Amino acid sequence: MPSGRILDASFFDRETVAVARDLLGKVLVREVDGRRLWGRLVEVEAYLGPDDLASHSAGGRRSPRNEVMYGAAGHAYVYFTYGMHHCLNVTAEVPGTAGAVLLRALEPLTGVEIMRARGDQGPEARLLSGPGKIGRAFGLTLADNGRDFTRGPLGLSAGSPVPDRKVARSPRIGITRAVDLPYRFTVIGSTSLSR
DNA sequence: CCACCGATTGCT
DNA sequence: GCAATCGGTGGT
Repeated sequence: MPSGRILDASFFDRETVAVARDLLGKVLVREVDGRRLWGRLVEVEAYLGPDDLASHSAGGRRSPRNEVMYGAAGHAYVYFTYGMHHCLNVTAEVPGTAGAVLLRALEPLTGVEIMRARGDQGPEARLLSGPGKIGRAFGLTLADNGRDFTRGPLGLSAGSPVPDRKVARSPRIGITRAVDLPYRFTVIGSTSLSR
């Protein structure tokens, strides 16, 4: 059983890349139908503001879809893509400054049967091995967009810290612009990484 | 209004 | 390698 209190706003109210690094090892908590879904973060990517051409807020773009990126830190930015996937981010930085961390992969901890009920019958370690798969297994929808991670049905708890020697930093994947920026963080050796 | 495309996934 | 599937985005 993972332990640790739910992280408070001060954890997220920092530079996005630092928040991304420190999110590794944290536990994503999801309450659905009164049941708990837990997963340990093993892969994340930072998406910054105007100068990050791969970000939804590149060039200072602002729209109903990405509005949450400009709001308070520690909130959910959920977007719908490829006509079928809901991807989950955690916002960072102070209000007015865009920044978000894409949650790309987790190791399932609790609620595996419920995750499987969404249709994926693959190996347990692969149930949350990609941003689209997290959305499906956790039942995320646009109704979750804007949710506060410090209270309510979505949260992040302390889990266990991941030492630097177990963290790899590399370019982000699945993007076509700014492909060289090293904003992807993974837990070395995890069998639940994406792709 | 229209056409193109994507922070993906799973199958050939 | 490529189809699935549809809202966002930018140009006409």
